[in-house]
Amino acid sequence: MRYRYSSQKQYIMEYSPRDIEQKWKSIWEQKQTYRTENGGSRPKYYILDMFPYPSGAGLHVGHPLGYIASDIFARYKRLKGFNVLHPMGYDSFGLPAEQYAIQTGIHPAIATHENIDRYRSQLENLGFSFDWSREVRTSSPEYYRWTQWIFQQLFKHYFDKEAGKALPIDTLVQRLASEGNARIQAACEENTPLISASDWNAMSEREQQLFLLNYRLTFPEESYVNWCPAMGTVLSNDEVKDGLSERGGHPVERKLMAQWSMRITAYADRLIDGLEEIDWPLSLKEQQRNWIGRSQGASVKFPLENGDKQIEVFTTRVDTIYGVTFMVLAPEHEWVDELTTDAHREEINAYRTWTASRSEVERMAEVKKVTGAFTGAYCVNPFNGAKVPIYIADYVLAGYGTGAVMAVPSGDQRDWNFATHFQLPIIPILDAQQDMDKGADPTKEGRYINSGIINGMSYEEAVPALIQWLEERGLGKGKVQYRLRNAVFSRQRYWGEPVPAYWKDDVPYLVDENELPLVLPDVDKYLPTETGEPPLGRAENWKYQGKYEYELSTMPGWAGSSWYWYRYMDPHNEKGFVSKEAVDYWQDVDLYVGGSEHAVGHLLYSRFWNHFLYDLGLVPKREYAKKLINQGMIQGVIEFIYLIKPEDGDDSRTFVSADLLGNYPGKEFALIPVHVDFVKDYGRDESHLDAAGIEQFKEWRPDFKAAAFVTNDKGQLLTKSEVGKMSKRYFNVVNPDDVVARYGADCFRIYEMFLGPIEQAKPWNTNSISGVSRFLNNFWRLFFRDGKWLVNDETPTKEELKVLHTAIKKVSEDVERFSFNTCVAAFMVAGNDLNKLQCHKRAILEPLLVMMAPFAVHLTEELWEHLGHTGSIHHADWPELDEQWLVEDEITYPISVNGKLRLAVPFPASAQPAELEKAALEMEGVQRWLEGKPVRKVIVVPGRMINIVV
RNA sequence: GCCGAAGUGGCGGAAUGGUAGACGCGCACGACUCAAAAUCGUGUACCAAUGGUGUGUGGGUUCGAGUCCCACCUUCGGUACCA
Repeated sequence: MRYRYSSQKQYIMEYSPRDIEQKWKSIWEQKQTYRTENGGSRPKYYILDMFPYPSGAGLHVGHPLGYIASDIFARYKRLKGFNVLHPMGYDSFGLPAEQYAIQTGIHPAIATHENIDRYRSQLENLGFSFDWSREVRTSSPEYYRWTQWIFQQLFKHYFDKEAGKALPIDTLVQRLASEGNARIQAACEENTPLISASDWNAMSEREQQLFLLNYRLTFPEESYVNWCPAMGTVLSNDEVKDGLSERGGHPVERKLMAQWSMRITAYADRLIDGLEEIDWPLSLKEQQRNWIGRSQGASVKFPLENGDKQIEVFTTRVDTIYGVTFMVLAPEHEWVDELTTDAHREEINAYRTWTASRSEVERMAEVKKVTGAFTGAYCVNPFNGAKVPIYIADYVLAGYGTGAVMAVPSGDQRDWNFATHFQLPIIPILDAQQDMDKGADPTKEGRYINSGIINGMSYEEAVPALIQWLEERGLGKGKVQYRLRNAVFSRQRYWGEPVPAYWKDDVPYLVDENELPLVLPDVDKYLPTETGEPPLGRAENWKYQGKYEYELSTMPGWAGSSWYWYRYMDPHNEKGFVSKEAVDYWQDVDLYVGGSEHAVGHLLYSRFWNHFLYDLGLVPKREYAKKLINQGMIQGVIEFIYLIKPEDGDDSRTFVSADLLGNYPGKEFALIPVHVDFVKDYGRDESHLDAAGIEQFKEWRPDFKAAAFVTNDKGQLLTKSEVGKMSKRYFNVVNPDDVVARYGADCFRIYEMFLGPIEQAKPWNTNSISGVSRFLNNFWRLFFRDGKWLVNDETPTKEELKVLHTAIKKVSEDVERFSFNTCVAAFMVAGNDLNKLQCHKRAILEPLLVMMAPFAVHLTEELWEHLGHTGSIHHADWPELDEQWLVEDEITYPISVNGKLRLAVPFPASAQPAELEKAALEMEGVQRWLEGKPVRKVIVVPGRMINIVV
């Protein structure tokens, strides 16, 4: 490489990404080029990336996709004159560091610190414009102090339904003391007893505290949790997939444990309604709506035939109540024992034992199978006094509604299946119902029959009539039911935020606010204690004020990520989680970029916390992120080769090319993953190991050194290719550092954008990266050729200006709609055109350079310096579009006959439709197609096309 | 099953209802070279080829449909006995 030294500046004359990128990385750091201030006259713009968990594996090429997109947009907004906040940090509490600690004894803080350093250097390698002075780490005490503080606020508040928001628990205490809770409408536990003021006042301090737990927004309770014995921890519903843990795939069982819980259900309605306000992907909003699962219906009480108890059910189809022919309880329903008659006790107990023994996975697999048992008991339909037999069956879930359903076989397929199986009657209730013998008909059309007080009515008339009837008699009411459960907030783990509470007389109290953070204590081992308590139980002398037991569970992964965007606004504040000035200035996130896999986890919990903080007047917006875009996953290609499964005692190993498996009938094959680097044309049907690849494989897996390889007639061992996760175990992880070392960071950034639309998932390959690399080299050569500076100050031609302004228009529009792949194409077009025109004019190249600055961040900065600028190109102004250069003198009109394109003819741009029509009809090329038929109609769209109809 | 998204060359992908396949890869040919690589240039949807056919399939709306409407098929993502 050649340098020219002058006034201590280093000029680089040839496109050498490594030198250019090194140079500017250090200059930007030195000059704090990306430092952001709170305030100023420019409008604010906040661009947030979902922060990563710093895993030991480091970044792979999939991670930066969203970061590159957001960085481009951040830089674009800066050039457009915005004060942009674009920070990065780490979600640094989590299980992998703890597993590592269990294995090695190394404190998770140390391993986490190392991982963060690695992430940081990988991120810096990619030229991001993060303001690193604002970095946050959820595992640092300065940060989790405020996570704990927010937790305490949740404990100190309850949700008042009349006010529609969270209010201090003191307000509730005052009302309880003066009027009891009969008129208090608040989000609370289902079974909260009704008490009078005197009841309350007669309670002891301890009883009052226990009573208040029914209302607090976070509270400990005995509840069934997803317990994962292999991991020794509790998982939330969204961390469990098909009865297995999402991480690691370990079995999960239901277990009753004392757990902290978050009353997110209090915000269910607001979380649904808030979706209207935000510009998030439709599918993501839909997922949140489904997860919350709001259903409008009614609760109805069915009195028991014997005794004065009533079974309460929830139904969304109260209009079908005259079609009820039986009742089904969940096998776990608490009344089952009591209801069961002696004649049926054996059968019921057998059924319950059987259902309890079945794993979640088995249950899911056998959904179609009808099972159940009759209790021998009956209840009474309140509307017509009909005797209704009570069954138990595992298609009714204990966790939803009341754990009991009124079964209407004529309208509900599951009930129909059950009724058919147990030969129970099926009563049609609408005259529009059909084919009752083949299945249920859930229609709401028609008029009711066999239906007492609603006979002859329509659906719309029947529902209010029935609800009124129920309410008048105290037998039911209109009700809204949610699928959403309160969120379990405890983890029996070490590496998380300690819950800032202690226990006195089995009642939880908060650690004094001034004593926060409650720092994670050291322990000798990161395992549960001998008595089964969480690891924190091992901490020596760890007691509040030396005498009270601290809460020993820690917070879940989503705690720290539920408010972090505020910390970036004011990262070093010691008086609050964010100052009022900072949050008043930055307000909310304008653009949030991250993966759609967080749709019902992080993105729902964080909205919940934000609504709560809003209620307390601590933040200005109900919804914290105006717009959200999902970046698609970059997947890996997984390559396998086929190994014949050896017989017992057979030591030979034979691999067979995928196209030759048919030659081995009756043999079974094992799929052995191969390092993708050995595979030619990986990710395709023709992917294979050639002779060299087979050698590489043998060297890599010495245990197969003696194996035989049966190749096809081309000498290839064809592989099986799959698209899947990038993961160590598939040997397909591509580290961005390697790509950067070969092509440079600018090329890597542009290539990832060029792969396709940002939200689309795609497998990683480097097939066309050479095209991007070539483009950057060609672009450089518009400025330098063979070390010679070519840029001149000549006046540009009209044609050159048209090239420039076409690019300005296209890129400006496409960046705004996050279509970065077409921006890259537009740059390539401009580069190619200018190359053909041999244009090296400053007036053209300089604006183009500015537009490319968000993409090729280093290269453009270097050329900007060569152009004589002293400031950074990243503080320049986005070029203005001047439409006059886009006006054409001549327009080529496609001429169609009957919609079929026949020819394309240039006309002056000023030609009027009538002239065009006349000229077109006279053309020989057109006449040929008219074949003398009469012209019915001519459509002329000025500037677009001409269509002749005959 | 339900909800959502998407189906376009050999491949990644472009196209406010108006010339389908921009841009890139790959491929072919050519230049440079003793040769190869790299680089540069030209071409590249398909076919029985003055023409015809083409955006998952079948219909429809329109002068005109990849784009809008209806039905279906396939793929991907989410969810799953939610009463």
